[in-house]
Amino acid sequence: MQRLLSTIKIQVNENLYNKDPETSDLGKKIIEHSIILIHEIGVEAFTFKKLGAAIKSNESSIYRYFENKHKLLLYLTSWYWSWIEYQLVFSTLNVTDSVKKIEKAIEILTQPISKDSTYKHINEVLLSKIVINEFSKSYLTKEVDKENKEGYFSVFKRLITRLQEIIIEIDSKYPYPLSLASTVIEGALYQSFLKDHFTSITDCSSSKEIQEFLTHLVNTTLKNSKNVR
Amino acid sequence: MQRLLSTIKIQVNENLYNKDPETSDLGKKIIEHSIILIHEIGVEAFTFKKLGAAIKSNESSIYRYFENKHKLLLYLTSWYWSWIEYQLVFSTLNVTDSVKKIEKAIEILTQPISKDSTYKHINEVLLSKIVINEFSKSYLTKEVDKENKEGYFSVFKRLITRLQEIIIEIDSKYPYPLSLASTVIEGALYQSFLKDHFTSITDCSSSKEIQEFLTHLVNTTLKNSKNVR
Amino acid sequence: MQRLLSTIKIQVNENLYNKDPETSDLGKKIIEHSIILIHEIGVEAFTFKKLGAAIKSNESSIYRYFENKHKLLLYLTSWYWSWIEYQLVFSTLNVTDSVKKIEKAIEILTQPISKDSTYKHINEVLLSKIVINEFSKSYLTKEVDKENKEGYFSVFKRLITRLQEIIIEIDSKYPYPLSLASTVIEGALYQSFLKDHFTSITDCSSSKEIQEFLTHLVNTTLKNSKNVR
Amino acid sequence: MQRLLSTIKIQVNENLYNKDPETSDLGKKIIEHSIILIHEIGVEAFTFKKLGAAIKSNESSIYRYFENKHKLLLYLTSWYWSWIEYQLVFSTLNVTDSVKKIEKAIEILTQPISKDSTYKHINEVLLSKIVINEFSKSYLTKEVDKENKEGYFSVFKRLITRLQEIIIEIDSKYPYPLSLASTVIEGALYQSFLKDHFTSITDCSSSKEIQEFLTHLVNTTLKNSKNVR
DNA sequence: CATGAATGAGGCTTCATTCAT
DNA sequence: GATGAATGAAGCCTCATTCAT
Repeated sequence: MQRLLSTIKIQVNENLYNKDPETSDLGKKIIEHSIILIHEIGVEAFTFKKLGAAIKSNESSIYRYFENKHKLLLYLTSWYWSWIEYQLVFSTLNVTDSVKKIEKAIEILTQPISKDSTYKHINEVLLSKIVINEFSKSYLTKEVDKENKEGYFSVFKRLITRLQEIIIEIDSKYPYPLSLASTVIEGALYQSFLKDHFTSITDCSSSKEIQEFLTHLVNTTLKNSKNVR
Repeated sequence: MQRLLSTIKIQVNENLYNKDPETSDLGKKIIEHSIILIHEIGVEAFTFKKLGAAIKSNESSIYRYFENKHKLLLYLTSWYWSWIEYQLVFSTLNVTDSVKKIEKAIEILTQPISKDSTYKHINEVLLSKIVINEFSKSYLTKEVDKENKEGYFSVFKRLITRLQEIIIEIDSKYPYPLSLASTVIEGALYQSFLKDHFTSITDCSSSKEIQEFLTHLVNTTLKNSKNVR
Repeated sequence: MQRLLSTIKIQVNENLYNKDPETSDLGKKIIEHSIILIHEIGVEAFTFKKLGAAIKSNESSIYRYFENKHKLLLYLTSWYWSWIEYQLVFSTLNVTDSVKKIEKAIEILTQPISKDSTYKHINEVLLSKIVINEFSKSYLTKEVDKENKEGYFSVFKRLITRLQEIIIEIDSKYPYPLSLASTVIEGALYQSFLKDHFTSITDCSSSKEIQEFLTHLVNTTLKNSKNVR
Repeated sequence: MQRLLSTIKIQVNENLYNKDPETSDLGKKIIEHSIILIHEIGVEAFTFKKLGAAIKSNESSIYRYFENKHKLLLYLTSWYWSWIEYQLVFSTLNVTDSVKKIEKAIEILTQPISKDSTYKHINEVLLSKIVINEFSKSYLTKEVDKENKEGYFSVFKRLITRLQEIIIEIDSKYPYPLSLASTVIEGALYQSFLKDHFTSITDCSSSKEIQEFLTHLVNTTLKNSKNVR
């Protein structure tokens, strides 16, 4: 397990930053306060100038770490998905029942996460909210194909692949394991947003219900996939 | 039917515009070219100045119709969802089998739409691509609650409600008809985006497959919902 | 003559500006004060911000007229050469002796010019100094070939062609009429600069002497070109 | 000759640098790559940051050698003129005929120079192109008089003086030996630029023709100067 | 009603430079 | 002596918007 854990340590594509923010105090401060500030005002209103003010440093210092705010957002979300992946792998390690595994996975994807004391400067709670509100903006761009080629989304894609693997374990005949996996992850974010802002088009008023909705969705779909097609 | 059709005529919340673009040539030109331009360069890069240049008119003229580009985007997406709703209602009018109905609905939501000659200045094909790429940005904002209260998203929410109604017809016991409905609509957009940009995390390489994936998902979920919970 | 004069009216390549500065008061103010300011602080230190301050207007207003300061400099120098061309054509109109013509031309190119009251907002005296100090920077760039193709230097090149024509009239056998013409114009600027800043490498301490030096150079060269080659 | 050679050894005003770049490997690397980089992107775009990246060193290291990029440019051009002066003195050493001398001088000023293996880190070919494109920018500044007093241009001025001396040898009555000398040097640079970028205003399409044009110019001017004035 | 002109504010970015090691 | 980190200032430019006609 030692080996496994080390291989899934939080890692972010190194082209996302100019200088690794983990390697200095200023870098960590940038991460810490960018999370707070983006959560507070949203990516659109977020600027390096405001961040500079928040950390009492000049905006130009931030450019030493990140090329622009888009790259910073990609860094934050990559970090988040990597961290989620870690949780997922760790908590399904000794689970042999694949159904249990997927249920555990959905739990991790939907249940309120709690501060991980390992990363002092990262508030995972706020970060998860940023992911809900801003992640899709990070790929709904004209540059998505180029950035995808650069590997900026590889952590996220690997996470979906992990879900897919569990789905296949449950039902190797199910024809859409990847699409189901991506639907579950996107659904977790989407229903969470609806719960907070569009209550009239979701049945979920708590994260628990989101978990149950998605669990039910996956279980019924997989249990009976053979009967339908 | 006359009555029904008229009630679902393409209508957009009138607070979304200052002056109804349908009432003048300039207004129609604004709509026509905003669709072309947003499709071409994306909402981020889209500005009234560029739109003004495209329609060979001064940017200030556009302000007479729309307060800002966000409102314009909301107008366009509202129009789109209203138009989709029209398609949906019209094509399920005489269908009595609820399963057939939901399948028809999913078909409309996923299959490539074709130019509707009724609306000369609106290119529905481009507009559907804009919805895929930009719709989520229209609500993932800090103003979402305020704008929701203003009714800017009511068309979209009504569409989900219509889906929900069909779902309930199929299985009145299913506990998440709204969440399933919203998942289907969001899933249609999301899988379509993945098909074009992230092929490694979807099984769908054509709109047909998206349709099949979602149909399968809904059918299995509803057919066996009783057995699971 | 009427026709001729109208054909040589001060004209500047219209791709050099976004909006013709001659068509508005603000435009004229921009021209007027850019001349004063560039003369005062040099192009390097000159910015639209400073110009904006000088005309008590926002720098963004200036962008309506000129894309950037480089284009503005090109506009000013083009205007200058066009104006010089006008002087040259006008003052050699009825001169039949070609030698007299070239001498007149050199006089115009070297003698202190005086304010032309036709153009109220343009200080030709300052402008001529700008040309001496900054003109070469306008073409010693990496973009020179592209900009040359765009016709940004056509006025200047036409002026040299006019000189060349006179040179050919004097000595149709002289093998380097274009190079001599360009040498005379560049020499007029260069010696004028040396006279003010590098007195140890010029014999000219007045514009009169520059005129004499160049007149002598051209006359000896052309009178005896046959004997040398 | 030993003495003469040593007096004209490549020497650059020592106020142009903080630390003599010839005294260290890093210094030589700075010179080497600044030539390559300025040639490639031009002085305007050239920065110490980019140079730092090119030599894989921090920009702050460069400040140890040069105060700013302007001083570095002055260093490079001074070096070049000193090197040219060396060529000139060396190749006219035993020439007694003054006309031959001036012709030799013009040859050196116009003919493509070739790599001098004595200075491993200096690419004289690129440097000569830099001189053509950037030298005039080094003195067309607001600080020219101050810098001239500091002796930053003394090498260049001495070179012109050397030309002047030959001119006087040919025709001691010629009234503008300095101006002719400066015209020849500036003309060599200018016609070379025109040959590459403004072919329509020069008769020279090769360096050979530039040499011939200038030789012809000087010869006719001096041979017949008495007849004209 | 439509438009052209003007503008203030602010975003993004880079530069040149200094400080600390 | 060489380097890496940090920074303040400023440049350039565009946006969104208002005003006057």
